[in-house]
Amino acid sequence: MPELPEVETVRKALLKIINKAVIKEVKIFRNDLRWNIKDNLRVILEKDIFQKPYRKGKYLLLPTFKNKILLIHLGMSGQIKIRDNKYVETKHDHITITVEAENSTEYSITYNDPRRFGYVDIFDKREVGHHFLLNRLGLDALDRNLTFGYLKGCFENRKKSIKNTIIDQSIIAGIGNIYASEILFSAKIHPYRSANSLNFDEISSIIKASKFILKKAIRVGGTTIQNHVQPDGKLGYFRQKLKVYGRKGLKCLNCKNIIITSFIGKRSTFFCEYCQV
DNA sequence: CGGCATCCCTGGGAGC
DNA sequence: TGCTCCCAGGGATGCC
Repeated sequence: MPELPEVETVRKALLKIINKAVIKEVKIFRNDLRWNIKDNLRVILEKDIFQKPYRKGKYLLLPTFKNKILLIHLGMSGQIKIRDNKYVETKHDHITITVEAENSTEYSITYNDPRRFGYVDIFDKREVGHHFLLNRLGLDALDRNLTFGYLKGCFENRKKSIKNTIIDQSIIAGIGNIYASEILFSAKIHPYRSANSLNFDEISSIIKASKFILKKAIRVGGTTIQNHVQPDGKLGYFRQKLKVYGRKGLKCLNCKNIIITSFIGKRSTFFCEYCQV
């Protein structure tokens, strides 16, 4: 499932080709994603030129010279495919953008999403802070301003579980269900603990574990559970490095007790009830 | 405002 | 082999 490292993998792949790339053609095969894609997306984008892509949490933002931003969210099953211009569309491809890169090579960039939980939108750069999907986002998990002071403030008065708190995008943007289990396991914090019960050391270890795990996952191209594929078609290799997610019934890598799973707010959570306290 | 349930969607695996 | 059922989960929305 695309969380911060998977989206970052896509951003880095796009960065190699789309900066200063001319948008030659935009094809929309179906527009009923999570919300309907705007009718004028094709007209707005064609003949414009991409700039450097960036990311906020799980959102990918592709700015252009004409002061627009193409926003992409991969939902749960979304994928970006970067291929040469002879690419032939397959099932669940919803949009293909053909660009001419700075080196005159043509590429096709395709958004594929079987479950259509994702979204693609276009808007003016100046609206970026007001966009309905971006205006409530908290700090990005890799933002250097994500400090003890920031999280302490967010956790105050928050009685709900720390697991549900760190996947709340209005507090920390980028962490999803898989990395939440991994981060709490690494920080040795029980997922059911209420957010406001954490002390200085515990909050600090969550920050440290988040940055460490997310960066490590980015380095190997993200996690492939079901269908995360990097834009070049390669799988992400972080799955082999997961220490707790998906390890129900297996021995804890720290204390050899058995990893258990339960549902916290409808999401499966993996943890060790002995070394996570 | 916090917290919780509900809904959107399709593929894949389990069970019969 | 084929059917049905359940689960995976990001995040807006609406209700209390």
